[in-house]
Formats: sequence, C-alpha cells, structure tokens
Amino acid sequence: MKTMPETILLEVDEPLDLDATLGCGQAFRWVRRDGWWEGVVGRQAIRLRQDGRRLEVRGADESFVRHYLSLDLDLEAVISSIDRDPVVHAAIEEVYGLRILRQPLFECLISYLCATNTNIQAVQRRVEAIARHYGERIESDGGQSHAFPDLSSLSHVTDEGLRACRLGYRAAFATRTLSTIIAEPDWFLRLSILPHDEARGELMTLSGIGPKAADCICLFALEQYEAFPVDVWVRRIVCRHYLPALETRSDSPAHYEEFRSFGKGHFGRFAGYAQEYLFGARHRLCP
DNA sequence: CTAATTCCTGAATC
DNA sequence: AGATTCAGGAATT
Repeated sequence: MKTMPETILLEVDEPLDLDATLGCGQAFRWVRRDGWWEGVVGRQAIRLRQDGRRLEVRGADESFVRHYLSLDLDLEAVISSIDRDPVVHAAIEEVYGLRILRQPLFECLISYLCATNTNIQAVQRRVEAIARHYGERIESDGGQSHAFPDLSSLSHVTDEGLRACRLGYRAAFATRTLSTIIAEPDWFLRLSILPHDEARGELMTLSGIGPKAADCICLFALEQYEAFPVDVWVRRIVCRHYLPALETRSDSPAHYEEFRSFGKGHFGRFAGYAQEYLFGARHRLCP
C-alpha cells in the first residue's frame, strides 16, 4: 500500500505534543531519527514530524494517523476535567498536548507482559526483537522493518525463542498467556466489549499480567480512560504530593488498590490521562 | 491478609 | 576489566 506524503493541519483547539506523546513510554516502537519519529503501527512503517500546528505524515493516511493519535478526542475538555490541583496543573504545563494512543490490542498486551520489572529501553528491545523474529517484513521509506506479529504468528513460539528475544523469565509467562488466548477463538472480541472492571479482571487471569499491566492495557488499547496504572513513579508522585501517609507501606496488591482508587476518585472519568500527565512530568514532580 | 523470595536484563558503579 | 549493585512487576510460598 503506497501512501502519499501528507500534512495534517491541526486546529487551534486540537492540541498535540508529538514528542511527549511518542516519547513518554506508552508505546515501544517509536524512535526519533533526524528530526522524525519513526515507528511501526499495524503493518505500516510510519514517520511523523510536528512543526507547530503542522503534522507531517509519511507511510499512512491522515485518517489512520488521526485515529491512532486520537485527535478526535476533545483533549482540552479532558485536561480541564483532570486539572483539579496544583500538582497535576504543573504536570499539565510540562507535557501539555500529550495524548494517549490507540494501540493495537495484541501488541499492547504482549508489550506490557514484557514490561514487568524493567525499564523502557529494555522493553523496546524486546518488542523490537519479537517483531524482527516473528513479524512480517514490511517496507519503509529507507530500508525495511517488521510489523509486530499477530496471534497466529506467535502461536507456535517456544520458550527458547522468546528468551532469545531477551524476555528472560517472562518467556514462560508469555507462552502460557498465548496458549490461553488461542484456546478461545474470540478472546479479543470478548475482551474488547467488557466494561473496565471486568476487562481488567480478565486480563489479570493471564500469566504475567498483574494489576499494573492490566491497567496499562485497558488504558492504551481499550480506550478505558478511567484506568489508573500505578508504577513506581506514579506511586512515588502520589506518596510525595497527595498521600504521604502511604509512604511507609510496603508493596502489595492491597496497597496497589489504595493508589488506584485514589486516582480514580480524585481525577474521575479520565484518571488515566491524569496518570499519564503525572508520569510524563515525573522528573519535575520527583526530582 | 502480609511478608519474603525468586525470576532476568541492562545500566551504573565500584 | 571484571565483579557488584540496583531498578523494575508478578508469581509463589
């Protein structure tokens, strides 16, 4: 599929900060190279570059990019709904225009399974390796790259194969999760129509997917914006600025739940957006 | 319910 | 330069 170079002209009330959006760690296949963001979404190798309200697009058409970046979401309204205290307010100033992407569900699920107990760069390497080993070759502007494989392409993957992709002990979790998903033909369809709490619970039954990964998948692939993932940084930020009383508590599922319900209660329907803004401003909020 | 331990990679530090 | 330390979720006991 050939697509022409395109330029999207953003409206004044259509804020976007592409750097914050693609660089905040929500998706793992974007890299910045000489002024462009290069990434793969589905089977398309895409390049994006923003200059003010001009958004240049290569490798995909405008409607695809608009949807992926969720430009149809009224971000100004979302931001004013979460702008409830000086701390988020500072975060909003820091990464104003950050948008939550609409990621492909399967890739998002496997990516966050790879994301436990590691930093963002390590996850990027793992996801990239899985694509290189098992994904379909696709042509990009310069050379070639690989789409993230679909479920059937990973259905016969072995533990060793995934260990070669540096998943480590997560390889065994991944193969178990793959086999339970494969066992139910419409698993993805069923998941995608469940309400948040049920989708979350269903995800957590999978091997290698705990509360935090489940919340990320709900937020980044299922458009469930009330999801409030609590990673170490969000935990730190909430302890420091909102709930110092929770500081001394150790980690446990019950304590995770306290942070999560704080987020949902304090920020409301778009708590997930608040989470991303806090996370995006983490080095300013927890220096 | 809580606490402790193990799993593994990669970067930083000694 | 090679060893040690640490950051980072989930599962198991």
